[in-house]
This record gives sequence, structure tokens and C-alpha cells, in this order.
Amino acid sequence: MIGPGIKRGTAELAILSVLEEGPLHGYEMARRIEKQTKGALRFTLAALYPMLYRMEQRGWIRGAWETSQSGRRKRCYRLTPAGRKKLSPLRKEWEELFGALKRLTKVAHA
Amino acid sequence: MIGPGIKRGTAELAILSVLEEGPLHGYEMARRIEKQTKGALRFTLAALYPMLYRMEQRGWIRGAWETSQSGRRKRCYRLTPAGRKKLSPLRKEWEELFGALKRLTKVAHA
DNA sequence: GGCTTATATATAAGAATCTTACATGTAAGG
DNA sequence: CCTTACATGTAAGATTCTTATATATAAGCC
Repeated sequence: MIGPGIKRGTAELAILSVLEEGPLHGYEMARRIEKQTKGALRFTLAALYPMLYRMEQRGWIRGAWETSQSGRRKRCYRLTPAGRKKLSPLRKEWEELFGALKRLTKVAHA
Repeated sequence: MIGPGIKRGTAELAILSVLEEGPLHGYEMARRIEKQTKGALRFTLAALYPMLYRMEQRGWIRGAWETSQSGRRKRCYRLTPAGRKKLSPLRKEWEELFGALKRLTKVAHA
């Protein structure tokens, strides 16, 4: 698994990316991210929930409480237009970072 | 330039990478990193110096004071064997992160 | 001589993000 | 009844980043 020090800052991109495919609640986001990255990226829930809160404050995502027929409450998040607009330049920044580190350290591309 | 939030954690890799080519002092490291990444990665010196100190505490680099003939003091850092050993798995972690984010968000490779 | 820019290192205060540990509660299966 | 999976959160602490401030030498210019 990818070490703790490296992951910093990936949360925003990861969350916005999984939400791009459709609304999700936090617990499910964590599972999707872990599954889609084959276990390489794993967000602890204690890191995820505060992050979702902060991103909602910034207006990139919007959460709504839902109670399923079974009675369990979930907070379902979806991208706001601002969040969708944020995604494109954010991806571009990551691409730049990849390119910069590649030039610097010869990190191979998977 | 790459935004502040994204850069977190890149310092270790960047520093170890530029030191792999030979001993350097802090100020010059900052210039090399900026130049070699065409300005994409830019470490402020206030972030660099404490980082160098921490990496020295961990035994990855070793600094030695040098006084040039002009009388200016520099702290010249070089990789320790431990630092050299650290570089390879660190690169591997970054590669994994790149791959994981690529799968997750379809970030194109530069 | 005096001014500015580049070189060179460092600390302080504060913000952001991550970690582990703690806390709560429902649902499903054995 | 007990355990595992689901689902959300808070608290304390560590790490790393930011901007701002401080010091000091060297080189070039007027």
C-alpha cells in the first residue's frame, strides 16, 4: 500500500473523481476508491468524513441526509457545479505534478 | 504553477532526487528543482530548510558546514547510504500513486 | 561610498491534512 | 446472543505547508 506521507492532497481529487460518476455516501466512496485503485489508495474513514465536511464548506460537494427503507441514515453527496468546474483544473495540476516529478526523478509511468 | 495543496509530500522525493546527482546546499537545491521542473515545482526556502533538518534527523542526508573562499557559509548536504536506499522504494510508491490516481480519475500522462 | 540584487540560512505563527484511538448506532447472519 | 458489516462522527497529536520576519555576505552599478 502507498505510505501515509505520499498520499497528502490526493483526497480532493479522489473524492471529486468518484462523485463524478454519480452521488455517493462516504462509506461507499471509501470502498470505491479502494477497489478502483486495487487497494493502493485507502482512506481511513476518520480522514474522509472531515474532508467531506470541508469540501462541502467550499461548495464543491453537497450532502443530503437520506434514510433508507431499512432505517439507516446516510449522507449522500453529489458534485455541485462548482465542484465539477474544479475537477478539470485539478486534474491538470496533477498532470503537471506528474510531469515535474518525472523530469526530476525519473519515476516511471505505470 | 502547481498549487499548494497538491505538493504535499513531494519534498522528500525531490530532495533525495537532486542529491542523487551530487552534494548540494539548500539554496541551490531549490534552484535546481525549480529549473529541472521548468518552474512547476517551487519550494519556498522556509519550507525547504526545516525539511532538510528533518531528513537529516532521519539519517537520509548529512549536512556539513562549508565556508567558501569568499567567506560565505553553506550547509552542504549529501545522501547517506540510508538515503540512497530510501530512494528506490520511494520512487516505487510514487509510481503506485500515479497508477492509482490514473485509474481513479483518468489523469493523462504528460 | 551607498544602493540594490542575488546569495544563503533560519525562525515563528498559523493553516491544512493526516494518523490512531475513541464513541455511537443499525442490520444481517449464524 | 454474538459477531461482522454498515454508517457516521469526534478528539488528540504529528507532519508539512504557508506567509512573514530576521540576519548576513557578495557583486554590480551609479
